[in-house]
Amino acid sequence: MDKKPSLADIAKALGVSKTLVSMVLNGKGNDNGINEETQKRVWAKAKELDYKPNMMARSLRMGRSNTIGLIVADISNSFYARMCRAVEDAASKAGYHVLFGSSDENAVKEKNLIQMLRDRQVDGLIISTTLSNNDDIQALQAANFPLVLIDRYVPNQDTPFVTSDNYGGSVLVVDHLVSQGAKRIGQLTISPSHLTSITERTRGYKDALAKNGIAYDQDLVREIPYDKIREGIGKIVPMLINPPYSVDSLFVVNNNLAVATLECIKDMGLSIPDNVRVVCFDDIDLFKFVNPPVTAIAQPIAAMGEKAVEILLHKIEHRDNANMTDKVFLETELIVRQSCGSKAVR
Amino acid sequence: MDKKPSLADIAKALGVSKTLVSMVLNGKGNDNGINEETQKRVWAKAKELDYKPNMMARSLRMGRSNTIGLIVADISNSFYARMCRAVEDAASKAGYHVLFGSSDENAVKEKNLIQMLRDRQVDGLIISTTLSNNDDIQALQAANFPLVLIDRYVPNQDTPFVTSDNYGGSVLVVDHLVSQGAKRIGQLTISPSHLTSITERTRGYKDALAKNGIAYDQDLVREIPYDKIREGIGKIVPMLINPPYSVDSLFVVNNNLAVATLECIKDMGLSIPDNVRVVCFDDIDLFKFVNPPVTAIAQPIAAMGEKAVEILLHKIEHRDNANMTDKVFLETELIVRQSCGSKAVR
DNA sequence: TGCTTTTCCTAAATCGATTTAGTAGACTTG
DNA sequence: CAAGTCTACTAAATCGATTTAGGAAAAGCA
Repeated sequence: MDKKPSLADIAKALGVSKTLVSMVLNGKGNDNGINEETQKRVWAKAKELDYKPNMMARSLRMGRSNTIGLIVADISNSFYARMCRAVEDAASKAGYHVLFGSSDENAVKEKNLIQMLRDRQVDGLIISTTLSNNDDIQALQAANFPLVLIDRYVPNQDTPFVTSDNYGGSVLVVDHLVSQGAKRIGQLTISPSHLTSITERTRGYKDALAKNGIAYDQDLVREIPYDKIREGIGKIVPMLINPPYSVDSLFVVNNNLAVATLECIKDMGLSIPDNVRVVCFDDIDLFKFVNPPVTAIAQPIAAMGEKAVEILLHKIEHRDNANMTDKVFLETELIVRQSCGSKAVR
Repeated sequence: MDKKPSLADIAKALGVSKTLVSMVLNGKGNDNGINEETQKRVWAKAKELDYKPNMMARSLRMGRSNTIGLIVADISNSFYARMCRAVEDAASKAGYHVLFGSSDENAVKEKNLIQMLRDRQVDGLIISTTLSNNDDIQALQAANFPLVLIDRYVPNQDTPFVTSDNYGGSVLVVDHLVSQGAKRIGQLTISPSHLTSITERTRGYKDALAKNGIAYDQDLVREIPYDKIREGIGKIVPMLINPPYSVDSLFVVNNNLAVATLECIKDMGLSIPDNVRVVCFDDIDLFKFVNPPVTAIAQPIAAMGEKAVEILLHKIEHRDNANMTDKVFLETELIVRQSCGSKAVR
């Protein structure tokens, strides 16, 4: 691979200084009173040599890389994939690129990713934190490193974040379930369960139950480990559906869990919603075609990504965010299909 | 944000040279006969100051960034999201990070992404090329820039690639359809249609038709534009299903198209497979739960990602790939469910 | 003519690492 | 004891840009 031309090459070829070339190519030619004629020669030579600035050098000198880091649990999960796309689009509109990593909800992996991305001089970080490593987040904050949490936040800590209104969405779910005749509503949550995206869904579920005059029963809420979804669901779902628990509805808190739940119910030879109602927090295109179509909460994923980038770039570029709302909850929407017995089709 | 400590800071604090510190921290202390005692002091001080090397500086000096670029059509598409994850895992195992971009099958965007990623000094590129910009690919090749194509390749050009056996998979599809009684098989393809991932599926379809003694009918093959899937499908599917075309089966070449097709058939009030059989090239988890479960070709996505990274890293690190197979076709698998009338359940 | 402005441009420092070439001093050795 | 050999280290160049501080020549002005 031939070496790429540098500023110095252009300068030498033209018999001028690197300074001049740099100024011209950065559009500061006029500000610095460089002769129009000379400017043209520089541009021409740059084109001729197909000059492309070395971003490493530029970043080193300028102390910024125009790159942001994005850490999510798993990029292959549709929810994060869509989020990723939204972040990419918003970032690229502003001239930023994105370096990403999947943490698998593993605190150690997340810690390493944060470290590696910082080492690579990303200008800021958007993290869907697994949060066991609270101190790392705090350290970033303390160092005044541009950071925005997405999907989940750290309670009682002043870190900017953008999430769905998980609480409100959950209330929507329970209200709907009750309106369809549900009496015993089980909830399938996921560990790590300390994530606010989960705790708020649990809290919403609990409050909405009370609001609807249904007693909260700890036994009907079960937590499935993130890395053992299939096994976990295979054990828990039959247990909840059969006596003595006999739930008539299942509020499933995320899409991975929902897929496994559908599978399990199918294996049990039961039918939805006759034997058990199902709602999923987070909507997926294909839910429309499942038998029966799955009622779900649609999250404003694109908006989340955009907003997170907006806040982050503001922090990066102004090094402060005094007059900016940086704790954002976005509304969700209940998409009623038929898995709760409704006649609505969508 | 406080400035991060540099090599020079450690050196100064210890009263030694930067050279020494650099050597020690890179594990070359013993090779260069640095006193054990001194080495310990360096490590201690590095830990004390929480020193992290500046990758920009290192990359600038070393001429490599330990970053690879990944360009796909759309990271939010499950197929690419899964591919992305595979690439990430394989890369990170080797100490590389991934910068990515979505091209939306748009040649100009792809061109820009290639440019930007190269500017950022990625060490190599994995591209799911849209290929209208053949010359850019060729330019990379000519410059001996480490490059591996994924999912699709450029025919008659010596660029390394890793793809599914699209031809073989398509034969599997048609054979299965015929075995289920299909007589008139339509194919829904997508533009840009010059992508080998598509042309080979078309070729496989055609050849398999001949093999099964069915006449090829140009009219039964329709191309839907990438950016107008819903509208395109909405028009084409009814047209193909109704007379005079009256297809009894639809071979849909990708997952986005399949989702739209399912929707359209549902809207028409028809049932699968009674009114029309459907097979999709590329399998998705949820196809299991669709009504009826969708028969599909499963692609070895993880293996594709891994293999592509393996070839790329070999090129990057050895600057040659003389004795390496760098044109790889990976086997696909037909997952028989019920959308073609089979009784098999999976 | 002599002094001030403009106009147009440059040398050198800098960012933070790696690497090449070399050196001071202690220790061997014939 | 002079020469060679180790041991343990360092100065300075380098990667490729940006930026600071400044300078020579031409033009303007009195």
